[in-house]
Amino acid sequence: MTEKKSQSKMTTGVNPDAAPAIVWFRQDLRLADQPALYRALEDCSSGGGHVLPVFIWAPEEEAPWAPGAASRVWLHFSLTRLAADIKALGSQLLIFDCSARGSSLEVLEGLCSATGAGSVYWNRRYEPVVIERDKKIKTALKEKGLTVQTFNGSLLLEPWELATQEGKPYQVFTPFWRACQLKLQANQLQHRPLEAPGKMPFPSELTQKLSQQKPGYMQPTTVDDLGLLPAIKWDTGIRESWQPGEKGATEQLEKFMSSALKQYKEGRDRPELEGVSRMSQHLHFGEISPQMIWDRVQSHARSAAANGTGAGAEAYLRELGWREFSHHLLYHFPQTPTNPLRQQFENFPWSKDNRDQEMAAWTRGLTGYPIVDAGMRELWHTGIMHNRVRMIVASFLVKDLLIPWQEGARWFWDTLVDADLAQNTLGWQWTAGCGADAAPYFRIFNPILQGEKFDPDGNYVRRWVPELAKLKSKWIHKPWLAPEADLKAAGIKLGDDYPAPMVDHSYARDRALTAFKQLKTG
DNA sequence: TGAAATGTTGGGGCG
DNA sequence: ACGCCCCAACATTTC
Repeated sequence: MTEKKSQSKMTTGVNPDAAPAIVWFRQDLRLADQPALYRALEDCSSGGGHVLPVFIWAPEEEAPWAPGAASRVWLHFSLTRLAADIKALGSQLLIFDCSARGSSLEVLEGLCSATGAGSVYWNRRYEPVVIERDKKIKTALKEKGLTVQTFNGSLLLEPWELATQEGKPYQVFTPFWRACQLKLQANQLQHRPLEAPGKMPFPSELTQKLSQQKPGYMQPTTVDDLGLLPAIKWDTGIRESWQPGEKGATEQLEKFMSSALKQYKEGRDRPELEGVSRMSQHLHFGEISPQMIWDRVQSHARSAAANGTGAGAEAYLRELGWREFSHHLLYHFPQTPTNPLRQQFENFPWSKDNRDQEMAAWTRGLTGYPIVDAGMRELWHTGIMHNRVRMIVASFLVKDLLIPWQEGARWFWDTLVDADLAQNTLGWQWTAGCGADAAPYFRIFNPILQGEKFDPDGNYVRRWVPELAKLKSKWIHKPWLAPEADLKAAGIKLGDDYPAPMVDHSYARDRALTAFKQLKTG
């Protein structure tokens, strides 16, 4: 332990002789409840040392699951926020660009030797490719005599902390969730969300020094220069309603708890309402920790228990459980982003004809089924799609069109701002019926009934498929059945202003049942 | 975190 | 008044 005399240096500023500690930010773009940051500050503050916060943009290292275009937009704004928040504490987020050349390892090594840093801290990630990369980096740094410490900053429990009686990974959600809750209750006494730092000293002379580093990718750059924003600007109106970053995440959670949480059980299935938490992007980038959400929702529900928020809170925390479950599965079954968990699905008879054409109709929101098209257009314009609608459009692609779930997963990956490998994989395998705790093969969503049930007035459809806006509610989910007079009154010529259904659902349903049955027996 | 087919029941119109 | 039928409403089964 370092002796107390250097404490005065901690309060006055940086001790230039003390070795700095590097905190490598990845998907933990926050300051509160940030274990790596907290421990790094704790470990070096008593010696008057300082922390160097670092972000490295190295998308190729995550291939084939490098962040998609939409995800990069969110990252841009989230990083901008983090950099500003760190600056407000008196420090500077050091950003490096390894997208063209260099690597995370080279940057970390170079930074250690340039600054005399003796330790590197980070919070773990769980994507298979990233795990492999991080292992190599950890080994290489240790071989150089550096200390590496890694932490859990993005899950309630580590994927290896839970196992069935047989010692195997869980493959069914309900028992997983039961075990998870039990364990969390047992942990509750020890855990406490970690405070955000009040200040972070930074040696000003370092900026100058690093800017002369060779090669170029060893020099810190700016968020803007990472080029994360697309050349063509997206729907800016929607972007205004986003608040990427830690503050936005916290505010959104509070807003959700005080409004929609109570009605969450019903409200979460209504895409035209603000019935969901909208925390997925914030969670993916680690702008808030699941532990903080867990604690806040539980204490909120307790304080408002008389108000009947309990049921909503329970249902919501269950969704946090699905997020945990998806990471548990991805960790234990690392091949699942591309391969079905259930082997027999390798031989599924997907359709072969017109696939490109049909895929294009789906992605553009021109299937002729309003609820599907509304969802796909919402996704394209905003990078977000309501969860209920995600299930509907996914079921349509996989079961009505018999297009492999992997193609849908890839589209979602590129277009969702909350694209997350674990959750995307779980969701698509669930829909296709080939994953853990998957939908039975005969569960086929009827896009008309789903629309009528969850968008009863058609407000969601009217918003995203404006050419149908004037159609009577009775026909809004099945315009091809509307009388000619109603279509005319709404200014719609079917097949011209809006497409006829690209496939008849009842025919498609029978076709899918046959295909899935064949798989079952064959 | 389905949908459709099939079965059952009970109210009400009507001969 | 009664039985018959229709059918909505709900329950069960099947895919």
